[in-house]
Amino acid sequence: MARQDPPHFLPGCPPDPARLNPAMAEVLVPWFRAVARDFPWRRSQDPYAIWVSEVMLQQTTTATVIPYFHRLMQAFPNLEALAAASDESVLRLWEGLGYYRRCRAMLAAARLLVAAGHSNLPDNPEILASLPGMGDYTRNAVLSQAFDRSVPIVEANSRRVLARLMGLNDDPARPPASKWLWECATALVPENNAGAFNQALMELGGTVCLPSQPACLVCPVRPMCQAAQQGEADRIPHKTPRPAITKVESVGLALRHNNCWLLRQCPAGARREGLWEFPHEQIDDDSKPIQCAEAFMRAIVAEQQPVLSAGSHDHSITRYRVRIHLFTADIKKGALLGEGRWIPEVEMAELPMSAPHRRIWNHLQQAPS
DNA sequence: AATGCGTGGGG
DNA sequence: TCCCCAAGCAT
Repeated sequence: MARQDPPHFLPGCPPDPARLNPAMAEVLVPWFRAVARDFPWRRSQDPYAIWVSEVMLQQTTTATVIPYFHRLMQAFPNLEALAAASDESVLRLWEGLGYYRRCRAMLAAARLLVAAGHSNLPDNPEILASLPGMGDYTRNAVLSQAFDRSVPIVEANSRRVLARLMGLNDDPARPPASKWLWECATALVPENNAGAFNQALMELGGTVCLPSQPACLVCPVRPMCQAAQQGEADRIPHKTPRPAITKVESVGLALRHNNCWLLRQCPAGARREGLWEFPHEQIDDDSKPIQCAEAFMRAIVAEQQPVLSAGSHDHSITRYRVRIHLFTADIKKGALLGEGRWIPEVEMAELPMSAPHRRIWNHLQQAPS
């Protein structure tokens, strides 16, 4: 049946990673030691620090992670400090990194470990695998980098590297190619220096074997690479077309009352759980934002209030492009009908907000109405 | 198995 | 302005 079909390869490319052993590791490990970029998490052997970096690096670029990593390690230098931290203090440090669920999972994992008597990440695959937010990649990254265990990793960089090396002619991010790549990485990971080897695959993908215009001329494993030898490096990996972007219109309200602003906290189980945002709601594309905003305001405060200013703020969430029509108003009187809390201005810097709403807040600070 | 989850930088 | 991409995980 179709979903169990083996992956496809370029002509003359046997799906046999054994042909690369042991040359791959013998070339890549010394190459990595020579050219590795100096990231802060690479200066540490602490399993906790390596774990924190791996969680932050999930779907996030190294340049973005660096300052966040420094700040979190300074505030919570070890597992026990993190486990003792409040949800909001950790989320506040995470603010702007996105994928906030991984932050909550990381904090939950720290608390579970400390409650079970651990003072650091354990050298134990089963315990690690049981933790929230700990998938195959992150678990093996910690095991190989922190504990020198010979286990493989597969992620965006190594998928691309292995796909080109092996002449894989399918989208490596989708099964069954993805499953095959795990088998491939398992066959290639060396008994010794697995951590360096795994990082070498990622370093190669991040600096040489780039998504477009790979620098094959300086690649240390070019002689082993099927895609390079066949001149196909720029057409591998195959990519599945992405879903179209959907445009969304919404109205948001920045309501001020006695130097307080009305904010809502995203509820448990919802997107951006725990983050604070200005009240907002989606509207129909063809409706008038000002009328929607006035109706929305009537649902929140008991009496209609004049709008002082209006502005537009755009952001994107995955496959959505969101435009928030923001209306600002001073609330003089009227009971609060809907959910929300009036937050004093001086406390807003400490609350975790989503990046778009933090930008709105910064904008309001610069141009007070 | 396919989707949802954020954000910022670069071409 | 748009599209692509990034050290994944959960459901």
